[in-house]
Amino acid sequence: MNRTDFNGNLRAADEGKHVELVGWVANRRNLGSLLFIDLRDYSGIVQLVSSSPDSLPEIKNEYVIGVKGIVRKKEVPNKNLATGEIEVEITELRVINKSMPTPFIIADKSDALEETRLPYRYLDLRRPVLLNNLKTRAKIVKIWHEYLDSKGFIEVETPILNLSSPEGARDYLVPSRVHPGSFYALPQSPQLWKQLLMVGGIERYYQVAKCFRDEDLRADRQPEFTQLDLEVSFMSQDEILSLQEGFLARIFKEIVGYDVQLPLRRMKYWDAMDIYGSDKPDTRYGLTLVDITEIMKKSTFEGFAEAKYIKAIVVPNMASQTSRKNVDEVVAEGKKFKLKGVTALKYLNNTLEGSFTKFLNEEIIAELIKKLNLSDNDLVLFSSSSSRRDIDFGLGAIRTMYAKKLELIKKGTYDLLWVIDFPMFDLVDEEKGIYAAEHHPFTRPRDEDLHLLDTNPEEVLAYAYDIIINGYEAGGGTLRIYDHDTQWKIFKLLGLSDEDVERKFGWFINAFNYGAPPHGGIAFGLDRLAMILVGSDNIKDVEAFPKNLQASDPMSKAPTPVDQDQLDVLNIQVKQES
RNA sequence: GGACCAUUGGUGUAGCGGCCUAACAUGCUUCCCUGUCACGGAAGAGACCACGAGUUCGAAUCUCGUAUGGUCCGCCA
Repeated sequence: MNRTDFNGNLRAADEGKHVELVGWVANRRNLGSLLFIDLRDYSGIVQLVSSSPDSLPEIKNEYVIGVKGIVRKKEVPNKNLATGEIEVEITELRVINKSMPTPFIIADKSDALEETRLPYRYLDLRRPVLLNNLKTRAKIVKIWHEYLDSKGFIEVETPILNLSSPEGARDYLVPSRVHPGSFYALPQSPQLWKQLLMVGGIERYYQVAKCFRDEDLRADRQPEFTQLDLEVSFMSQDEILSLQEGFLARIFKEIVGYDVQLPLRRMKYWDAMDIYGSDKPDTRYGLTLVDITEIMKKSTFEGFAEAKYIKAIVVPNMASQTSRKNVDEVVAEGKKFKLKGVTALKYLNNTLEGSFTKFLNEEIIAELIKKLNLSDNDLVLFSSSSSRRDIDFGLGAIRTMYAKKLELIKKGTYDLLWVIDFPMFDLVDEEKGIYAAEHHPFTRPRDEDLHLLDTNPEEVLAYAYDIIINGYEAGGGTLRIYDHDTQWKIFKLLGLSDEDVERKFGWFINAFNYGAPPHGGIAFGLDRLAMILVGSDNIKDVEAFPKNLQASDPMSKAPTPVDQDQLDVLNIQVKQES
């Protein structure tokens, strides 16, 4: 069989053409002495027809077959198929390989659960939707290459076997045979290498970088994933952002036909938190957070004594249809984010209703109505906390919950923005004064905030930026510290001892003593970009062979115990479970 | 480490104390059908209702435990 065409490419213009096709039997419709076969290959599906099915060998679904035939125009086209105007009249058909009945139906509309599909991922991949997802993913990577090549960037591969530095995510470790008892770590990101490339004068580096993090999984998080990684010297933050906007505009235009308005909006971290209760806000819908601390402090409610922050969100037109059970759901969502309680008030017939109103006098109620700009049938949800972070994240989660519940987000719409001006640090232990890096410890503090490093580290903002798309953190980056002493100081603030810094990062920051250029970069999560562009909310839909939530591969069953021989060579002893 | 939800023929679901000798759809097998494209029609096979204890006269159904899976919190510098 000499394939002449791909099935999905045949059109009316091919009428009369003698073709040889191969592919999988997607479906058969047998009308007695007339047989239709949907033949699928990676380009699509074309209908085959035979008026003498008895002369053909036995054909079942998912058989691999080859056919010779003639393209014929159909009298009644099938509008659901790209090849719907034509069909191929079979003159010869050969079974190339048989198939057992598949454990689930191979079609986009397959209703099989992920649990059923993953052990047969190779069958799942035959579903056109999954194939298209992988095509989209490949297209993003192709544009990434083209775009950065056109800007003079060069691709450099960085090591997979690295020094372990368990700050941040947990490392995947790889035992060394040559050095018994010693371990490499798989890269969580190429961070240090790309910075050293800058010191090495490469100036413009990029990579499609596989990264590994041994942390628990989520619908949008896999233990191994791919970053579109980039680092550049002598560019300002604005230059880096606008460089990347060019890339984003291209992938959105070429893949989903969406014109991204440039430059993208830039939202300050604290504004995002205050208004949307998130550092990765989806701004396609409202339900914004409103600060009502001043007003509520005047209430007689004793529970507000320790509350530093009291904020509310208004859900329009939901008051009358909100039940006690609905409110309980909201309270439960708030609890996940450490909110002790969330209270509901209903604005009905120009009256604010709810048991909480007993703590409010008329003046306060009037102020609330004005501040929240209430309309009839509005539902008000509010909470209080002594922590700015808790109140924002808590109400932010409730905001997201209502957006999903009320289906406020239109499919196929996009929302891109930068969140900038992140704080350098997050105070994790107030008593001991221990800070954690909000982005990572190589992030450069803003010049105008440097003087606060010694006195008020929590107020220091950084040259850090995240690209937020539809409420997902699709990428992020920073300008980096390129000065030895500043980097040392940051490590100390993060609670590392001199010895720690020297041992873990000495080899790295020593490079800054030899003329390190100002530099910065960014990394996009390829998986998340692909996920957003194909309109999925599950990262498994855009990876060929994903792991399940237990971080195992349901098909190969990895990870598994290994033979004692293998362990002996590595000088490893596995602890017996007690 | 924690919370919640789910587990019923190959697949996806319904049934939620007795009408269950478990229903529906689809897939599979056999037969009929020359214009289907989610083809249609007829017949048939296929399930110890995840596992283990318990409650009850009686359990797919209620309770507890275990396992598996999913979603989330923690975690992801």
